[in-house]
Amino acid sequence: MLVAPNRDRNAERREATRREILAAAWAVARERGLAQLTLREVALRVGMRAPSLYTHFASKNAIYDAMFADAWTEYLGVARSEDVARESSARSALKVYAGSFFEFAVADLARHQLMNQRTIPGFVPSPEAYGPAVEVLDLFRARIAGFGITSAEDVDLCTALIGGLVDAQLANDPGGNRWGRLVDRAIDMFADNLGLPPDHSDPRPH
Amino acid sequence: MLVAPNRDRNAERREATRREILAAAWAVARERGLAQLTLREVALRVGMRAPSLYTHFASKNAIYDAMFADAWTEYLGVARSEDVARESSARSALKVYAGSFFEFAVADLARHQLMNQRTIPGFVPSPEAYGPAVEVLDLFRARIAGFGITSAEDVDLCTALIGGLVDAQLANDPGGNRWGRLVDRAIDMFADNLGLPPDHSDPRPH
DNA sequence: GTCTATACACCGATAGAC
DNA sequence: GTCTATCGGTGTATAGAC
Repeated sequence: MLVAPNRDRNAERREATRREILAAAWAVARERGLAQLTLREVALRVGMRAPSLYTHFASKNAIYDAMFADAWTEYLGVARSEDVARESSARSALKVYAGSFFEFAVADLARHQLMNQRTIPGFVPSPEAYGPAVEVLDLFRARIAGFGITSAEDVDLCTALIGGLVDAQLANDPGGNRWGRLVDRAIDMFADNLGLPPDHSDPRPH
Repeated sequence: MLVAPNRDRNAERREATRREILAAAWAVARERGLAQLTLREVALRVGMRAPSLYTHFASKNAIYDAMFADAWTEYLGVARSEDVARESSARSALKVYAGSFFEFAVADLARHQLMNQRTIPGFVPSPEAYGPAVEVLDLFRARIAGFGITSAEDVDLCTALIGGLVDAQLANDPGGNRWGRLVDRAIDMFADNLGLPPDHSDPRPH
C-alpha cells in the first residue's frame, strides 16, 4: 500500500520508453532497411547511448521480436475490422481477406520482411511474439470454415498462393501493381478448384 | 607469341583459385547459413588470410554475385535436361517444370535464399550474373508458349504460384513435404483456370 | 532502476611491405 | 599474390555514476 503507487508510475514510464524505442526502431528500419537497423542509430534517436537500450531490451533480436509482435498485432486489428457479412459468398469473402493481406504486406517492405520472411540472420520470433500471428491465422481459418472450407490442405494452398503473389510483387515490381491485379483472379482460380459456386449463390456448397 | 603461353597458364591458375574460393564459400553458406558467411572463414578453408581474397574478388558481394550466377547456371542445366516431349500435354509439362523447380529450390536453403530471395542486405545481382536467371525464365516462357500459353499475366500467376509453395515449404516445414505434395494440385488448378484440357491419366476433381 | 563509459570480439575493407 | 597491420563499423558485456 505504501510502495505500490510508485511502482505503477515507474512501470508506466518504462513502458512509454519501450514504445519510444520501438517507434524509433521502426523509423530506422523503414529508412535504412530492416537489416541495416543498428542499436547506435536507434539509441541516438531517443537520446541515449547504445548500451542503455539493454535496460529495456535484452538484445537487438528482442527489439525485432517486439516489432514482430507489433506488426502482427496491427494486422490482427485490420483483419478483425474487415469481417464480411455471413450471408456473403465464400468467393467474395476470400477476395476481401486476400486483398487486405496483400495490401498490408505490400505497403511496408521492412514490415513484410519481418512478418513473413526470414531476412534477419539469427532472428526467430518468440512464442509470445508469435501469438498475434497465430491469432490471425486462426481467425482466417475460423472464418473460411464458416463457408465450409475446413481442409488443412486447402488453407495451405490458399496462404501459399497469396504469399507467392506478395513476394513476387515486392521482389520484381516494388511499388507497382503487376501481381496485385492478379489477386482476384487467383482467388477465383482457387475457389473454382474447391468447387465453390461462381458468385452470390449458395454460400455452402454440397 | 613470347608471353602469351605464360599468361594462359596464369589465367588457368587464377580461375582454379577462384573456383576453389567459391566452393569454400558454398560450403560455409550451407553450414552456417548464407548471411553468416564470413571472408575470414572462407579464406581459412582455402589456406589464405581474409585480405588475400580481394585479389580474386572485389568484395564480399562479388563472391555472392559469382555464387548467384553459379546457382542459376546449375539450374539452367537441370531445366534444359528436363525438356518434355512435344506431344505431351501442357498440363503434364507444367507439372514437370514446376516439380523440377520446387525440388531444386527446396533441396538447398542457402542456394534458394541467394537465387530467389533478397536475404542479403546490400546484395543486388549484377546484370552478368542475372544472365542465366533470365535464360531460365526465357526457356520456360518459350516452352509453355509452345503449348499456347503466351499471356504475361498467365506466366506471372504461374511463377508466383510455385514460388509461394516453395517459400511456404521452406518457411513453415523445412525438410518436410507439406507444400510439396500440393504442387501437382496447384498446377491442375492453374491449368483449369487457363481452360486447358484435363489429363486422361488423372480425373478432374470437379 | 537508469544510464554512461569503457572494452571486447568480430566484421568487411584498405594500405603497404615483401 | 600473399602477408601483416590497421581502420571504422557492428552487437554486446560489464563496472560504476547518479
